[in-house]
Amino acid sequence: MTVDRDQVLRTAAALLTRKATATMDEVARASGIGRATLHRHFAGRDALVRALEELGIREFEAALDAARTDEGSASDAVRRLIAEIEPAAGLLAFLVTENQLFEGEMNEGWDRLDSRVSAVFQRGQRQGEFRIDLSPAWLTDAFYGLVSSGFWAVHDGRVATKDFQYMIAELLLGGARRSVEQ
Amino acid sequence: MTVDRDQVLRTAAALLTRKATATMDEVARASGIGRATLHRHFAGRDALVRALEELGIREFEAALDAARTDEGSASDAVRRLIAEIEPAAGLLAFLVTENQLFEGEMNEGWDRLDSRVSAVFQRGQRQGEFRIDLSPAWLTDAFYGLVSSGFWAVHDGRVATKDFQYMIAELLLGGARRSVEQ
DNA sequence: CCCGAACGAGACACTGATGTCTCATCCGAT
DNA sequence: ATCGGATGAGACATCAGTGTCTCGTTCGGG
Repeated sequence: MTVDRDQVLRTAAALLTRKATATMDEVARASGIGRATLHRHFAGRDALVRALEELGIREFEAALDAARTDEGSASDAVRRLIAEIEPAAGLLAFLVTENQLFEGEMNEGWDRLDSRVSAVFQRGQRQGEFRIDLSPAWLTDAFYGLVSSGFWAVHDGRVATKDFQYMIAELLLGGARRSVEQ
Repeated sequence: MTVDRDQVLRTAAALLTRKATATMDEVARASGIGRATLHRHFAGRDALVRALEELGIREFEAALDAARTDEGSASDAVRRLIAEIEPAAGLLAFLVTENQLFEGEMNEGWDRLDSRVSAVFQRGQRQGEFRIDLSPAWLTDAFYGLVSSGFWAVHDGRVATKDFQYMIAELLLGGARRSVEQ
């Protein structure tokens, strides 16, 4: 009988990713619970979004762990990261835009994640694998942007699901890697 | 005494780009006009957003014209396009997220713009300048995503304004161009 | 200079979403 | 079987935003 809080969060994430303006009532109905119950678990809309943020951070952190970004070449690390992040791409896209709009008060967990992503690009630069004229901060932003774009491209049918990882990885790595022009 | 409708639109664009949930009252005050006057020019919030959309389409189209995307190498065409789009990057970022959220009912003008951007990438592929395993549709989406990411990166101080064009162009073209790995 | 159109300020009703509350019901543990 | 905690449904007040209106003022063209 007890509501599965995490399941509610995942349903809310799926809904809010597609429709950021969904009401609490819509979120509740999508999760198959009453609005009152939703309020019992999340004090309000802000609390829900904050919980969503924590879920996103948890999943992103898990993806970083699973991708073992310290091992092998930086390119392969980026490829593994893209693969691991794919299931959470929608949530990430939602949170990225959410964070862009509300200046200031953002969860500190993002800093840690930014650092870990940035570290991969730094490592690639240090080891001579990536070009050094594109800053790790920019490559990190670009990574978020491309994952979001990739999610929407797949969501709207402009890119096949099976191509998600390849398209992002090739574009990002093609731009980041040192290479000799043809 | 008469309100400069286009100036109001530009102010609204600047505000809504930073805070998408700004109220009509905030938009009016930002433009230095009364809320009633704002309503006299734009029937409602929807009308305002639609007018903003048309402004964005006009500016984007003007950027495409100014970039002369048919001339020279496709790479240079992309570079010129990025340079021309820079002043409207914020508005574009706003409209891109706006369009992603509201499925369906989107201004048909976007199709024409998408086609023109996509055509540049197609030309690059046809002329052997760009790799063919990344679809023009994806490169177009990635272009929007990178311009948006670039805008926010500059806006939040993670990338210097002067690097905006270079960072986007190098990443996008590095990923799109055919090249021999080091 | 004067008249009219456009404006700003504010009042007003209306709507949609929110947050809180009650109460009947249901399910699980004991 | 029973008891208690959790739930769903719905009522309710509240609030923010919207759209409309009026009225006094201001500016600019004739």
